[in-house]
Amino acid sequence: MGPAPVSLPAMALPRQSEDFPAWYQEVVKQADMAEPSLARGTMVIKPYGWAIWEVIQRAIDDRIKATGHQNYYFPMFIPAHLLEKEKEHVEGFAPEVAVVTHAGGEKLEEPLVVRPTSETIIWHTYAKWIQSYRDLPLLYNQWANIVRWELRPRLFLRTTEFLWQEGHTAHETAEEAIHEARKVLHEVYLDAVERVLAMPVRAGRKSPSERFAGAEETYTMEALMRDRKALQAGTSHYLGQNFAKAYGVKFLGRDGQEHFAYATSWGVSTRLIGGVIMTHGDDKGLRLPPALAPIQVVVVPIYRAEDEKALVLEAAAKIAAELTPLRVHVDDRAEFRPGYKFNEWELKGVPVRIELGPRDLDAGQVTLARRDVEGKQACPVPEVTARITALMDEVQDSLFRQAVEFRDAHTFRANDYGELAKLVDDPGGFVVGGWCGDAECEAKVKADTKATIRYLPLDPEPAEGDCLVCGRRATEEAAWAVAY
RNA sequence: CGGGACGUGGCGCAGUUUGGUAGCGCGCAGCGUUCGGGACGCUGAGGUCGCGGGUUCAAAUCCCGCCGUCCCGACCA
Repeated sequence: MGPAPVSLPAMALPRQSEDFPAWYQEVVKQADMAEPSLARGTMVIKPYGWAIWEVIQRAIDDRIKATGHQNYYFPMFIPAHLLEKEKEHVEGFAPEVAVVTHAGGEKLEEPLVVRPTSETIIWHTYAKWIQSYRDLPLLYNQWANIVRWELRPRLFLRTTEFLWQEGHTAHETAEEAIHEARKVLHEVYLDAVERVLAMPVRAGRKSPSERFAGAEETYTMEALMRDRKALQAGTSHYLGQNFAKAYGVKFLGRDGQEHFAYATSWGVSTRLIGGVIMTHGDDKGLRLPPALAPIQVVVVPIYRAEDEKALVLEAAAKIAAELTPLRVHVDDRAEFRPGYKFNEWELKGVPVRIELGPRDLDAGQVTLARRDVEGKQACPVPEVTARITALMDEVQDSLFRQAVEFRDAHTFRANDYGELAKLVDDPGGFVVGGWCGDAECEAKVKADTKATIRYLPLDPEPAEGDCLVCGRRATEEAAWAVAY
């Protein structure tokens, strides 16, 4: 639970450095983003959390469309037998699948699986949609909820039901599909996450053991949280012909021959919200980058007597109006004093605060406070719009830079196994070093240290050193970390 | 799903050892004074003590069973 001093109001947060999980839970709760719901592992996303998700959705969706994809929607129930056609896929997902066995007051003839992901039903359907190379590529995406039974849920990071988008594309050639998977990783995910969420990520490939069940190659973007644990922020898969073969998706090619289609799938989820919290948050609570913040600027009016109140509120309304189209909120609640409001908006991560009181009015200025750095500054009223507009970019850049510096300061090179084991634990972070490609070496690291390979180079270069684990020739460099 | 801890007004807790009137802080409602970094006073509302069974004149308290939450492990976006 952390210290939670009795003398302070209930809002006081545990310190990040003392109890990071408790800090995270309290931020989610006190910033009013989400709360656990009745069924184990499920959550209610509250309006403030949902507003953040809407901005994320917009950022991702715009880029999905800009890269030539269309949205559609598939049902959440999948006949159980469909799931079983792709062997690795079903084995990978079996432990976390929820199955509906009864409905309409009777036992179902065939159980229905609640989708843990939609490859099966989608590729079953694609078999009907694809006849010729002229039907390709298929570039589609859906926004959906999915269910993966979770034994140890955490709000946003790991819940039994979660929201995401899943893209499912079909292609004529392997090269084209691989290109698609990489393109989405960079032009949709990496771009949105770094530019909007200000969350720095490293793009790479997953090792075979960390691959999506049924994929030939899984591309990932990995972020580093402030407790020095890695977070898989999004994945994009090259599925080869595995699903086409399992579901009979054949087309007549340019050569007059039948071919199986090549597939990709890719997704990001509400987990990104957890990533934002743990990338930027500090001991005062959330810190949101302006591009993501539902409220970009909050105006806190300060007044004593009624006549003062009228003047201040009028000035506040005028400033707010001039800041359009920025997302501005004037906090004119009478039941709280200014100091309380400062703390509350800092907890909720609003990037810029304008304080406006009698002293400011007299001086023809407002007082500005940025969430990304300490301190306040005065700003003459005529310059407010220009200054705030500039601050949106400044705070956005500043939060991204702080996160990059933290990440880079916690990325290490290990020269031997002892260093690897030491560094992933203390201080923690990404630890890079040679790997021979053997799953046994990977498993040994996990057993010894809890760290897993988070990413491998997108385009491996000829290895120079030896495998950190077994000493044999390394085939490529791996980045290890303890992960969420 | 295994090991451990814990379930008492909305939140955080005391009370359980030794059975007997449910209590504190925060929050909430009304009124008043306040208002530049988490205000204060007065008044008030709110609890089948996780659920079910048992022991007893009497159970938050003792016994049995179940459910849930959190932490640690195996699985995961």
